[in-house]
Amino acid sequence: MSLKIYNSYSRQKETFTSITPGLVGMYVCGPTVSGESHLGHARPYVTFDFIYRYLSYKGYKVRYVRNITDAGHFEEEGKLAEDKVTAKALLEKLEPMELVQKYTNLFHWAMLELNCVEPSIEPTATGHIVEQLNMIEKIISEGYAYEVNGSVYFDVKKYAANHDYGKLSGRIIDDLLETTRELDGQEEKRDKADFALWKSAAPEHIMRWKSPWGDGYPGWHIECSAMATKYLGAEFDIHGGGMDLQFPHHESEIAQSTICNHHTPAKYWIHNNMITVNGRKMGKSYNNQIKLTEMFAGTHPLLTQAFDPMTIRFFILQSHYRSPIDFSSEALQSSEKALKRLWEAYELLKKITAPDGQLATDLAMEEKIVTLIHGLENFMDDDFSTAKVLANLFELAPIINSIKDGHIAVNAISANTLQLMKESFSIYLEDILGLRNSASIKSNGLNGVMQLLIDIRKEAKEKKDYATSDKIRKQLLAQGIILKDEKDGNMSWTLE
RNA sequence: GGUUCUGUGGCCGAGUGGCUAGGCAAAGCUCUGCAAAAGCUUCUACACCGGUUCGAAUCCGGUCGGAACCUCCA
Repeated sequence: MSLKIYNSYSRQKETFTSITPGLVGMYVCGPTVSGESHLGHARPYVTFDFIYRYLSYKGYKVRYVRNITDAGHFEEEGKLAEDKVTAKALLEKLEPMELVQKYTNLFHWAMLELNCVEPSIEPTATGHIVEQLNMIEKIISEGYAYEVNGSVYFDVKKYAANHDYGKLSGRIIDDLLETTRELDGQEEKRDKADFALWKSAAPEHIMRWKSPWGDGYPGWHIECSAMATKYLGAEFDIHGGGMDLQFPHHESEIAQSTICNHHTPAKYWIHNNMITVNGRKMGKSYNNQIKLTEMFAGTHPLLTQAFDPMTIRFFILQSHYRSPIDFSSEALQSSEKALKRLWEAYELLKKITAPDGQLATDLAMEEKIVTLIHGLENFMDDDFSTAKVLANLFELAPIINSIKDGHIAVNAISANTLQLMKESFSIYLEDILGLRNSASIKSNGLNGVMQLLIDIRKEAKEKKDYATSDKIRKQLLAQGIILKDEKDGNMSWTLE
């Protein structure tokens, strides 16, 4: 079956074919590193991570470009003629680049925690001022931008006359809300729909670069156009980002790139939905963000406990990337338990063995398993339905547990099917969905000590010295280690 | 006001017109020195009103909620 992707540009699911066979170019809008990443930021990066992983699994060599926005853009369209990064820097008494570095490092740390594969190229906006200037000059020479008082604006009206401005977002220029607020620089524009390509910098502005129109800094949208073009070409396969970027950011990107390169930039536009808190988008404007550092440490009033990064990743994977997810501490707790159940089944599965060439004695069971496994690829192919992939893995869990407990005989299924199950868990859970067993990583160093305690407890049990055996179990529980007696007299343990 | 979405059982959430998604929680049973885990079973819902259809959670129209965007945003 072939991969189908919902293309925001056409508003329908399309069969994915890459422009160059075997290769995929993917650009994803990265973070603005003027502050700490919050839970909302985790969603696009986890989403495009499993998209990247799945495309790789399908055999594509993917060039994944994700930018770092380290050049400030206007806080309120230049209301104070200072950019975001600079404003915060003054507040914190830091150099702008020091601030940018700090939050970039934190972002990278969070991405590692969430087990996101590093992009192939991570270009910074400040490192591509030249490319942005070149692009602006090209747009001016094509006649689609004009300079006023050292700033350059894109002429949306002119573009819209012979291009489909608003196709991506469904916007009609004349229907855009009239802004009541007096915005600085607004009177410079020929039309309210025009957007800035270059802004003239006031003298107190720290981040500034020389340009043919005087000292200034780039507009909000041009960096993505410039960097995507530089690393992926005039036309590339996938452009991704949050739904909230559709307008005006992506719409403007399309306009700029189309004029410059005489080609619409991306073939497929993929947009992930938002994470909400009490039904409202998590975002700066609502003052309801939970930082990732707070999530992992449990230090936020809305949290009842700390949450492992993998719990957060799983929480995101449990719903489709185009649906909103509402955050709550309970929902995360539910995810935590669910994920644990899945890992335990997977760990058991690894230990089940069957002789080579074993044939199935329960053909119905055999067929059920094979059907569930074949569903995995079909679900991923259907616009990355990670929730359904997980549902099928969960349906395999009781089968695995039953084999372990002896409710289902080991020879009920064939050796080939057992092998297929093992491979599928490894590929889907770990390689594609990008989950990893945090508990087993943490517990590796304890193996020897635990084996000793288990041996002592076994001896106690054999002598029916339940006081000792209960004491060991109880004390371990106090240390966050759960000890389980199994049917065959063996014991297993997991971290709480 | 406009554009784009959306409304599913106690909670979270998949759902391509007919076939119980899944998870969490709850209850009962089995296993067990006790416990935990596990297995089995139960809880079967689609905002409202019309329409199309043999058949609608799914398609169409309307009503009422909710969200995102139109301003920095993942």
